[in-house]
Amino acid sequence: MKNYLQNIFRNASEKLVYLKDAELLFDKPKSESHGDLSCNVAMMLAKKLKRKPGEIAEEIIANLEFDEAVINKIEIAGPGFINFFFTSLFIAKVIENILTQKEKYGRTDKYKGKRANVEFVSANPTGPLTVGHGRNAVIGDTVANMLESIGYEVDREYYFNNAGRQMRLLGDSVRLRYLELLGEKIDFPEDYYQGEYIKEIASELVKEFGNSLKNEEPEGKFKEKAEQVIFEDIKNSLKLLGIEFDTFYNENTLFEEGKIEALLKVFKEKNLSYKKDGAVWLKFTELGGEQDKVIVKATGEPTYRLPDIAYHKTKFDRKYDLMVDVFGSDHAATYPDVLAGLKALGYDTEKIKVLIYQFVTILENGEVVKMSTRKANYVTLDELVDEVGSDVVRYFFNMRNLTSHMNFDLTLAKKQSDENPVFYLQYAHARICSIIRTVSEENIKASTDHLDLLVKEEEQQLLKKLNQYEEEIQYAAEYFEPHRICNYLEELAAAFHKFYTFCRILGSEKNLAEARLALAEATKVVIKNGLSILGVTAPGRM
RNA sequence: GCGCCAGUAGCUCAACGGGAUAGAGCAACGGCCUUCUAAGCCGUAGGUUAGAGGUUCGAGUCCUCUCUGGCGUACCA
Repeated sequence: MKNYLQNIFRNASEKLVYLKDAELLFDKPKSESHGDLSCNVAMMLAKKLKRKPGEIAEEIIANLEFDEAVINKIEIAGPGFINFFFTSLFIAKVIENILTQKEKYGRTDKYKGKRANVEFVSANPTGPLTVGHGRNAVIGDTVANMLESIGYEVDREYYFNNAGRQMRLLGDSVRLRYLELLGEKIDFPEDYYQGEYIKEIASELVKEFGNSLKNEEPEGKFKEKAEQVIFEDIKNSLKLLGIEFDTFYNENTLFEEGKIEALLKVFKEKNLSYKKDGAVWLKFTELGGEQDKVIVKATGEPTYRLPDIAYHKTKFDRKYDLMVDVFGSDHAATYPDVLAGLKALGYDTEKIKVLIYQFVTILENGEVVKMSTRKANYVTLDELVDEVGSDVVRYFFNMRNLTSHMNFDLTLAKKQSDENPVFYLQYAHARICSIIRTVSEENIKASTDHLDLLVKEEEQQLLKKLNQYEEEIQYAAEYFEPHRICNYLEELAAAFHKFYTFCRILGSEKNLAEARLALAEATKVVIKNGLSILGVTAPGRM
């Protein structure tokens, strides 16, 4: 519909010069009585042209050449809106398109040939994934799906660090539990990893090595085993949500391949770093930052900034056109430094899109659960998926704007999972499948020969929703907003349920029944396509 | 103190680079199954969009200030 209007406006701009560089926006009005699409260009131009909006609108309409089989009516309303009403047949034609393209419907090749890297989860292997990581995982994977649907070739990447203080603590935590299992008296420090899984790892080591590790270093077998077991566990948790990564990037390779050293050298050559108090500082003040910051500590160890910059540099070197980072709001303060560093190296940081999502507040029995991996104070992602299933988890984390601080009431989620809107969508899909099964026995086949019969209110409402799908998907993908897909699908399902209630197939005249069945099948395709981007299944029965 | 994100119906949240009468779901109340799945549909009720100013034809949306909450503000990641 929008494309059609774009075209006729373009033709009109041959005669009306002021339309040439005017911004053309077609909005779907909230109220039905304002038409299918509405344009505010006359009001936008009023000031510039020093004329009344109504007058301009009239002139525009007079110069629009349109097909009466497509547009029913054009009118001026309110302060100067131009409202367009489309014919019911034109609106119904979308069915042909959907049924021809099937699972490809809604996908575009707009970004064909472009490569994207989506980095997400990136939790260090110090413990199981928690519900908090769930939001990150689901957002990242869904964004990746969305980008694929608009033509990107996407790599899903997990960045991790198996060195550093936290991992040392982890190794030593396992060591102490190991000694404990061998009957030694130990003093287990408060700031060590308290989780039960530490004991399990220790007990596996006892089984495997007996007491031969008594004098082993914390960072030897203990850390190694812990990392291996925990990573297994993390990958498994992600798999339960249908998430698989193409690449696990170990921070350590940056050191092994000399990328850290090389980067330090470049900063020095560019005179962007200096030594002070035994540490190396980067001149962030010269790069638009608030203050200079340490990139190598006096101990010789780099701070996270240096490897982060080096890591993102590899993404540029790996020739990605788009790099997406999914971070929780606790990391919000770090990425400007990374971007500034990259910019100083001459990279186009516009290609990096950092998605910051706000924290999930977990409530259990009405109380806030504070998550800490170290203190073993958490609800694991596995437990959650076990309780409510992958579909609910994925839908729940997708359904809200990234910027919203979500509340997740576990008690409610477990108890009232039936009331999750995901079931509303899945139910619509299952219903359609059921119709198709039943109706095929009556020898009714979907046909697009008489789409002109689909003129009832509920049919038209549903058709209009279907017409919006392509645009919604593209918009959601380009603006990295998964929740828009949820909103759209809920509206679509609502339109379908109404159609279902008021427009029967069985018992209708043959041509009408066939057209309605085609509409139902088209709806099924779109619901399924939408859910598949969200990573949610579309069951045939419920 | 400073920075980022937020504050919308009893609860959880929408509202597309400012648009017409701020919408859903849940919860509450009242209806609808002898025909394709009642995990559904129809109806009622629920609001000074935290508050105060400002910008303009027009503000939940943009600007300023205040209040409340989350997250930061490291030679931790």
